Amino acid sequence: MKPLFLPNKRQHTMQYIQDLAQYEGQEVTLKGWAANRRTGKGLVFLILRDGTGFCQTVLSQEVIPDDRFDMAYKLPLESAIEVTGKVVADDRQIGGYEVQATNIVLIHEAEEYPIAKKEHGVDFLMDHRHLWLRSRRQWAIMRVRNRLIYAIHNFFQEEGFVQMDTPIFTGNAVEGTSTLFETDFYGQPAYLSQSGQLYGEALAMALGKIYTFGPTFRAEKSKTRRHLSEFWMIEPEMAFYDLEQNMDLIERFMQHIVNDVVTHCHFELEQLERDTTVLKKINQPFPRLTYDKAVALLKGEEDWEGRNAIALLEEDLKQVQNDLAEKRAKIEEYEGLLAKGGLKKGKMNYYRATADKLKQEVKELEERASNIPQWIESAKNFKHGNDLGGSDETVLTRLFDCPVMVYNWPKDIKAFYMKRCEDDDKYVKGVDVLAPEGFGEIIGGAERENNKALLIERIQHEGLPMEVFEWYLDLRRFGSVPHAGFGLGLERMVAWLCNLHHVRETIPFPRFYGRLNP
RNA sequence: UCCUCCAUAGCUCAGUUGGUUAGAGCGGCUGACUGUUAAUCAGUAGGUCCCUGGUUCGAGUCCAGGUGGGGGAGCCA
Repeated sequence: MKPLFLPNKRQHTMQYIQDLAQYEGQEVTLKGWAANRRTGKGLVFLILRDGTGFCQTVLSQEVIPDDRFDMAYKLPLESAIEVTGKVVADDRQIGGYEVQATNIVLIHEAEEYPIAKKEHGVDFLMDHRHLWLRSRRQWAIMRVRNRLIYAIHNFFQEEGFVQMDTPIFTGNAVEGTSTLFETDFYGQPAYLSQSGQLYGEALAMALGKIYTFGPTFRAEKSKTRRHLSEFWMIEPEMAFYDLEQNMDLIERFMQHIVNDVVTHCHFELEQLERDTTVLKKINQPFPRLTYDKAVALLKGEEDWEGRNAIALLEEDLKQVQNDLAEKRAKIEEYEGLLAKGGLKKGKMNYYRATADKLKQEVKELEERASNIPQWIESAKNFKHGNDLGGSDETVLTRLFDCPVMVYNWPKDIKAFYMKRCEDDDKYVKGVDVLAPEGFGEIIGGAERENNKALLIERIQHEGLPMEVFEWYLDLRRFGSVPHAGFGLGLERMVAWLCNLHHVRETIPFPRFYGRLNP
């Protein structure tokens, strides 16, 4: 009988870095690129990367023929090579193994590589995004993103959700609030979708529980660390779910995907120097606050388990100021030593590097120190009825060490399709999920208005063109049922998991205001 | 659209109240070093100080306008 799968021919001649543990003490052949190179007399340390990981290979002049050793000695970074050698365990090495080479073959000698080993500015790196993705850090982020995507599909598939796609071209700019990208659709204006939600509702009425996973477009000229013009959104929609069931699902969903990434991306998160203690605290019931309660907490009028948001921030401010004083003193100390002179070059460089690093930290702390009083002011003066701003989210989430859900929002600041609360028609059954550590809103959801008359009223009140919603109103004409759903921003989730400063690092080729290439 | 900060070597940055020939580290190149971890050490090449105009005996430095970028508001995931 023929085997179901033919053995991969390459398996006999080539191995991958991620599998090195299986080959300890044996000879392997790795194909990849030279990520870094250090030389000593008669020795070359070559960090090889092959996509699955990074590994130090050691080439000794005693073993490698002279012409090949010279080639390795001068090998430009990012040249493609094939290295054969013995796998040896070594705790000091990345991945825990190194390969003691017996042979090296050049596949392609690279030109001078533009990305240096030391730091670069954001704009330079973004211009070289196609190459930047090769770096260790970006490699780790992309692996986390991949695992997260896998975990999301896994969760919904196991729960009996059907994955369905909604159109990217849409005929009308519906929700009315955010600006959309306009394109030409055979002579008609068309807009790139800002959300698949309304279509998701139609699909839920056909398939029961569905989720979409696709690109979404917003034409806002946002220049912040939380926004992209093109991003990926996951939007589940469930027939016969109310707000509470929606929140239950969100909680289980978040717990599943965070746990999955923490267990399967241990190495990647370590590479990113991500402290995972907060991520591990995900396995607790998320606090559920009504908007009113959230506002009271934000303004410091109420405490949460003995903690006061404003008081906590005032303590943070003191801490920041202490850190600042400490770091400034250290900088002075190092600069004093440098000014004295008479130091060895190595020591001088070390002091200078340390002082530079401290200066960077001081800059960040100074920003925090000037921000916190503003945040406190803005939180104290928050006006009931407004939407939570970025700083308000930071202040509020400071009270918790896991995601927090804020529900029952004032009608006027939320979208027309949200179901109004039975006991108070000034409120709607929306829910926002705020990530801890100041990462802000990562999920927005709601129970949908299933009463046709009330929905029509809201559409008219918002001044939206009724004819566009005729098909949508059909969902309330033919078997209208309670239903709910939410939208998760993939990039914001990755940013939180990896503790990244900016969402632009969470997607291979980000698109945002001022960035269309590469 | 608004507020705010920034632009000096290939990269990251320093450059004092305006004053002679523009500075460092990394990267490149030449060499040293047999276990390096952003290796280290010695030497060497490398500049339209973003653009335009202005003030001045003199502008990287001051002023005005522009361009590009960072952060934030609004909007939201």
